[in-house]
Amino acid sequence: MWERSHIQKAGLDMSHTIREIAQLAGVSKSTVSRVISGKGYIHPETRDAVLKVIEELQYKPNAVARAMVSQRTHNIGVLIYRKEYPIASHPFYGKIVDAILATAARMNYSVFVTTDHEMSLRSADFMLEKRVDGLILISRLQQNVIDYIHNFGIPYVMVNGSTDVDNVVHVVNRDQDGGMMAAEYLTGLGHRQIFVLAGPQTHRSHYLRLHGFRDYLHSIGSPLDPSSLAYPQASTFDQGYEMMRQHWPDFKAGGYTALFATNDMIALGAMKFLIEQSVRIPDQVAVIGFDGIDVASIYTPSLTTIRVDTEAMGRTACTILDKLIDQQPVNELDIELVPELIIRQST
Amino acid sequence: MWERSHIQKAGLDMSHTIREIAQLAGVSKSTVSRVISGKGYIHPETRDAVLKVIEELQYKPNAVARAMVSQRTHNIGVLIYRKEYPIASHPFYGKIVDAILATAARMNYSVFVTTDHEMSLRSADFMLEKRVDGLILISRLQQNVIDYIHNFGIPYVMVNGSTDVDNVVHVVNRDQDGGMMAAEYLTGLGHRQIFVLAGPQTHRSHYLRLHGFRDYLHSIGSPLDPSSLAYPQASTFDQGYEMMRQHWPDFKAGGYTALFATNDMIALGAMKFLIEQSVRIPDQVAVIGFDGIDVASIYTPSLTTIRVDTEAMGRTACTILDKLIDQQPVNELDIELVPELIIRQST
DNA sequence: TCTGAATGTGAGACCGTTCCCACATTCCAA
DNA sequence: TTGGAATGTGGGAACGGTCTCACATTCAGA
Repeated sequence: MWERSHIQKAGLDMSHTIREIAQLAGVSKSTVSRVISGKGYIHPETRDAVLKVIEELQYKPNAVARAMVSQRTHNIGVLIYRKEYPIASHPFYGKIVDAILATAARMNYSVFVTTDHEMSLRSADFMLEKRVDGLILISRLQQNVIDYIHNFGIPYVMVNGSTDVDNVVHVVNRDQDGGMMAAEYLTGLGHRQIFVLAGPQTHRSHYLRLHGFRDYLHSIGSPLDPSSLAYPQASTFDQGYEMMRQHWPDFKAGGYTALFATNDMIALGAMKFLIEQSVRIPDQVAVIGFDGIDVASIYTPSLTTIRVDTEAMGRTACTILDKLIDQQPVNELDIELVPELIIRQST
Repeated sequence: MWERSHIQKAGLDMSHTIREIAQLAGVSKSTVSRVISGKGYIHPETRDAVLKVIEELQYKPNAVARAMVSQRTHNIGVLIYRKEYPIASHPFYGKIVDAILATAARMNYSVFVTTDHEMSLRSADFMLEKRVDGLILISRLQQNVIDYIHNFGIPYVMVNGSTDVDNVVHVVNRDQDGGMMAAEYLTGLGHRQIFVLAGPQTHRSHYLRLHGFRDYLHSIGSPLDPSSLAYPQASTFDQGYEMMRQHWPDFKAGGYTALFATNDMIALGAMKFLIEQSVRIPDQVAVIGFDGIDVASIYTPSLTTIRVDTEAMGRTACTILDKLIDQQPVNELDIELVPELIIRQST
């Protein structure tokens, strides 16, 4: 019972070193190194002998030692700042992380994922001390954190962040275009009385989405009235629900036939309230969101939305970061991804 | 335009070494090391002088070099095997990852997160070569992968995996108890005609949940009829929907008043179908799921469920792994977490 | 037969830390 | 006064690889 705790040590344990391999194969460690790296001349027989020992001892090169001399860890870090949700399970950012994970693995990078609610410099410090080859910063980090990382002189890419930092690669969604697409679609269906729930305007995405939407309405001569606009304090389900609840009297009185929310969570929250009021969606009110998170597709009714290409976001960020790490020139600093209208049951 | 790609190199760059600090402070590197580690005697004035240089140069100790000599990387790896979803955005496993991330950060570990769909040995190899201090294996990994890791002699903890591996720490949910809780609750509401959608019985969780449920019904003299049971091929929303659709005629004919699914996704899928058939939930049919994923709480109607304590899972796994790494004895090999009944609109 | 290139191998410095050991100085109690 | 502990500092050997250089051997062409 007591000893059980030690059982894990029973494994063959002890990872071998290149020196041991050399000794057993009767060659120098330089030769073993050559066999492993595949560069330099080496006699086929010697290679086989070495390979055999490696196989027998299940030798795994020590990436730490390797990093020490090569000054490359082949590790990258992902830093996310989120208050509402922890990172991984975040319906939107989680997707980006997944894409990064998949792409990084293909490029032989390991990925440190870091979550930081206080957004102290601590998590950045962590990554920096670990000497990651590069960093992917997701969402809107505080300026001092960005400066801190920038000063350290490590390559980094920003995903879905605000663009007020210069000379840095940004991967973003064409949010303004997305807003216009939503407006074009709704008006195309004949809707003119549209209510809008716009998330925090300090967030680049929400700001641009609203403006794209508004600009389009304006351009077709049917401008958005300020009274048709409400601002949830946070881009959450609860806030969407709450805002819809608060504006319900005006909503009914206003004769609105459609609702646009600057993200899916808000849209879903609002939709839940509408359903509870026995509003028939989309017959009485059509609803469209933005983001294209998984939940939107399984909700009842499933939510029409402007889907952001999170897979491309993660993948692109990775690819570019790899280039930066390799000191290759990147010809574009602002990568803008094109969103897609996904029509579902709610419209 | 062209040079912009090089701008990132403009940072102060160049991380300094302990030797540089020593030189500038006019002391030996041993002394600097002492200042940083805080052990050994050191004159206050010397300390201040060194600290000043460190501050000025923004020196950050190189964790790679440190790991090299201390044989401890202070990195841990998280390995997940999932076919259906990528890991991070997985509604259930993502939560566990989040808890691990938070706990690990508190314990000064950095976390490598790895996703592997083919579940080759490759991702395990990756972690092993990086010399992580320990590994957390989530979900049911293939035996050869576990053996591989076990043989390497590195500490590891299994979360939500099958228990057929001996002498290894397992963190699991009391799934059987959860199944009983669901049955007790539904029957307590007066339901007797209950339909069950049980996910793949090769999965420990789904198997145990079904058995707990069935056992309870049996114990109160109202055993589950085999015709009241359907097995979705996968524990997904789509499969839940599809299975419900297929069994709809029987369902109507059987006079069922309640539905139990062995996870939330299946329950939600089934619920969507029911709603589309204008079935009133919970009036005509009560629905209960299992897992306690976020979506369940925001769905309309929100889903009653047996919530697994994913936070505790991740936290416990981390805490125990830390002990194993530290060679501390752990007195329990099987950590079983108690699930909780969350009552919502669907029942 | 000679010569220079091609092939094959090993010695040893180095990457940036930690830590043990040696040594110097101060201090206090006998 | 003196010796041993306490305090303070530096030298240098690891850690496990990579990579440059030197050197040995083989081989082909003149």
